[in-house]
Amino acid sequence: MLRITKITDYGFNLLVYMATQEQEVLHNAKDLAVAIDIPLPTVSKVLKILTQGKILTSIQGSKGGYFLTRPASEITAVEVIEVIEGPVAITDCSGPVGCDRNCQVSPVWQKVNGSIMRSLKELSLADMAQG
Amino acid sequence: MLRITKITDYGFNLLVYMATQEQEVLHNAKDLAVAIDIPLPTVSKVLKILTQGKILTSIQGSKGGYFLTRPASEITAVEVIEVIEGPVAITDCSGPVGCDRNCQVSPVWQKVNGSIMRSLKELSLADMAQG
DNA sequence: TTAATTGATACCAAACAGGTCTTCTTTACG
DNA sequence: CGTAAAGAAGACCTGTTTGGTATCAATTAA
Repeated sequence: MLRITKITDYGFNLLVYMATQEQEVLHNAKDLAVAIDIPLPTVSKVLKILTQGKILTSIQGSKGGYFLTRPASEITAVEVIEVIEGPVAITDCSGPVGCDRNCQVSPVWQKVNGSIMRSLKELSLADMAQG
Repeated sequence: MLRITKITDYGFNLLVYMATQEQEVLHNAKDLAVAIDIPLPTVSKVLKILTQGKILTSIQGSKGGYFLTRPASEITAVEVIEVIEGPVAITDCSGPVGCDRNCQVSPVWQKVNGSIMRSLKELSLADMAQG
């Protein structure tokens, strides 16, 4: 399948939505939930993770909300994926540690992984917002 | 994470191992299990799937076994992944159907997906066997 | 002080992955 | 023909992951 999780997908939906709006605007969780059509508690969970990963900045309390910490053009797809899911690796072999078993596939996966990483690094939120 | 499953990984281990041997040799499940150091029942399951997907051909009965249906250079990584896991798609959005919700991310994922597909299409079992 | 809003945590249910076990079918060979 | 070796198929179990809900605490504007 080679897929990212729904939570990560939601994360991109949120970020891309925010990237299409004025950058200074503060978005609260409820409005965002309506905008991307996902239940509020789930949206809230994703926002928390993105905030912990420094991609979003939160303002607490009444009239609070979230905004992109940096310009959309400086936030890459890998960064978002890694904040939500951890390191990108298509197999256990393909990480920096390599494979414990005597498997000869490992170096190949590392190449494939590298190639995927590159295309995800070149992709910014601003690119995604343009479509 | 963006990963393939262990079963798929085992599949590649098996196929790459077979690709490094003489092509005419018939491999039985037990020997293959020893060679790649994975429990026999699991190996057996993977072999069955690969056979159904026409990547391997099986000879039943005593002295039976498996062999690559086609030369290793003509079997691509996408093919193996699709046989074991189904269509490659990093999100629900990125498949041919697209997204049901009003999400603007879909076309971007389709591009990323296409790029991943290309690199997996260019990678044959023979390439993997060389390391 | 109150209401709005984020933050954090615990929890639940469903799906999936990984693996084992059992049974059946097919075939070589004595 | 019978038996053993091998693949085929499916049921089943278990642990993990996912997606989602609920609850409560902390923060801040007004």
